[in-house]
Amino acid sequence: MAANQTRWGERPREPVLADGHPGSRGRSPHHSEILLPIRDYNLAATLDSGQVFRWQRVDYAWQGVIGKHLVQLTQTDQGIHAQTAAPVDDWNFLRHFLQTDIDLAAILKTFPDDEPMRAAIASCRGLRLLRQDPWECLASFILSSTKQIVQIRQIVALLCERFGQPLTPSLSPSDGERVAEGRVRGALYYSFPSPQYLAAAVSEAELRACKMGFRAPSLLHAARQIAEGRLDLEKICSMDYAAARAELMTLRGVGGKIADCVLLFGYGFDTAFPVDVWIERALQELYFPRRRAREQRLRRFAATHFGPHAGYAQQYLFHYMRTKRG
DNA sequence: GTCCAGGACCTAG
DNA sequence: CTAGGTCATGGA
Repeated sequence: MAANQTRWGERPREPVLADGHPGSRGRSPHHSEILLPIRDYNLAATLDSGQVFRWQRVDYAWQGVIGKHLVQLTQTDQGIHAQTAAPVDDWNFLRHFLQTDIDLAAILKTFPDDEPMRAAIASCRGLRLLRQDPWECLASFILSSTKQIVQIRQIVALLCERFGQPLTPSLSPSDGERVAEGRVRGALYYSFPSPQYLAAAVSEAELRACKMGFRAPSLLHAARQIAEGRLDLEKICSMDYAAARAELMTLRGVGGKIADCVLLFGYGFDTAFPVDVWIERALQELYFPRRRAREQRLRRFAATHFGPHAGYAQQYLFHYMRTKRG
């Protein structure tokens, strides 16, 4: 029956664990799963919208790492189905990451009722903002400057592969074989390396070998500032937006745009409005089509026009610009 | 080969 | 304040 089609156009399917065995055959008793019954959530667009850089689509599912958890997510018409390779007794880490408790409809109502926003919303219904680990978010976006998203993924994958902790002990035996065969690629099976480890055990040359170029010293500097306690990422959440932004911008290689990404994706400062080349182009083309607007003009317009959840609106504009016309 | 990428930073005007 | 150059690297 036609009920087999989800509203996002993905075929519902028996979730498959990372070892590739469908159903219960070979399923370890250590595996855990849960169904989050949420409807207006576009999982594919959300995981592929340039917020996070190491989630991979595997058939109709998405595999990624949240902290130490290796997670597989599948969207069905029932909601989001999650499976982990290791036992889980508290799923709040997942609800927190996916932000399943926020009221998306209420946020959309605060967006300006103009033609560009209507088009952006229509182009990606159910797009969400995730809530990432602040350090992973900060490090990832330090590596993001003047890089295409596909390349950011490559760099982050190399970083995790070489300096993260392998999560394979919690996987089934067949995954060990896949690792040995080199079929498991990317950072999928590694934790994100901590600032303490990077500061203590990794050189700038080793980071440059991850193809991050001139961003290497910035990443190392950030790791050291945090490891030495000169910058406290946990203190950021108790600061107001301006202070938090200024604090992050004390780091080398972290300007307004990257700071806003971290505040928005890692802390939930919804007024943060990252302006990259895509957003600058969007504002210019959609809101100032005739005359050329200066950077400062665009920034002030954005700060007043998009409301209390401007960062959320920004993500819709970003995804809209990136996906329209090829 | 050329242009550009979820930029930041420095210098000149 | 704005404009331009520089920093690596690789996709399109």
